[in-house]
Amino acid sequence: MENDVTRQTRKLSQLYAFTSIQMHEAIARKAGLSGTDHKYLGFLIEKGQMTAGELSTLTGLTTGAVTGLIDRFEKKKLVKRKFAEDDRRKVIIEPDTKKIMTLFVPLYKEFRKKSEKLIASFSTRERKIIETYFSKAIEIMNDTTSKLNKK
Amino acid sequence: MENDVTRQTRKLSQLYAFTSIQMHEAIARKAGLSGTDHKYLGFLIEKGQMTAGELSTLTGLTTGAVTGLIDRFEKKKLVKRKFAEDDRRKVIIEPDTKKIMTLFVPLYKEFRKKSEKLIASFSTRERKIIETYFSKAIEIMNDTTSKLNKK
DNA sequence: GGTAAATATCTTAGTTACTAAGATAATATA
DNA sequence: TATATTATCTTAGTAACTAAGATATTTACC
Repeated sequence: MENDVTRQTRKLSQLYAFTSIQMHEAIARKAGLSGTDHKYLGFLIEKGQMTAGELSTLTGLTTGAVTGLIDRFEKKKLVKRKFAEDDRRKVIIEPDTKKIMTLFVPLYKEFRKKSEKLIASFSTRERKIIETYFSKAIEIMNDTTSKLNKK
Repeated sequence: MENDVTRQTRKLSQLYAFTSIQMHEAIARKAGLSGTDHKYLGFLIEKGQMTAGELSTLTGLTTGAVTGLIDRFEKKKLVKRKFAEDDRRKVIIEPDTKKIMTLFVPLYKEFRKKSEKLIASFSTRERKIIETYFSKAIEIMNDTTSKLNKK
């Protein structure tokens, strides 16, 4: 059975995830994108560039939906399409990192500064504890997700 | 300037939020709901019951969208509509907690067990550190969100 | 080398959930 | 009582999705 202390931590971690979504959606809206588009643009920034097919696999969207996604980004000049040299069927999506940064950095700036300050307020040992919790919780969630998607 | 250690913690907390969304969407899909519907159903469970208008304010959806939302829940027999005694214009949405639990508990069961075990693996002092991080991070995010929505 | 199969992306038709604006019904106010 | 306000619903139009099929390129086989 779950005791009160465990429950409190669990509830707080739930609220953390939820609050994070709300913030990301607010940032996206402010940048003229939907929450999902913001999320997927993050993938591109993270990876640098990828093909339309890779983005489809990564996002779980159909290839048709990915075509639309890239169209929206391209119209805003946030990415460029180019054919792969080695296989001209493939479409490489190249994010304009500079342009994207210019769009988002002002919106994230204050948040990032405060976050860094918060993290810095913990000792190395304390940060280690927080990181351990995050790592293990992520593992559990990924496990749950992949089991659900399989069955 | 951000150092590597800070960066690592920040990245991990980002990944945590992202992974959490993925899991919630997987659970929702499995229950035959969309990710957003799952989220909003959570509001209802949390609060017990509320009027359509309150749900509209809480979710930020238009009243028309809320009508559709309730229709979808009602069709699945997850909630019931009834008029408020004191003001018959108001529609009270009453969640069938039992039915909703029956739907979601099996999907969450293993995750919850593992989460509780993880939380229990930390000492009271360690849990306190994790909770402090969460609380303060939530505050920062809420601050950012409300500022963005205001401007 | 030429033909068939496979692959990567795009297009089209149909669906779902949203918004904006206005309709309906109940309540509050003058 | 008549009018204004409020709470929800309805309607018309839009955006982003899926499924299925079209198009273009590459790979495999004889």
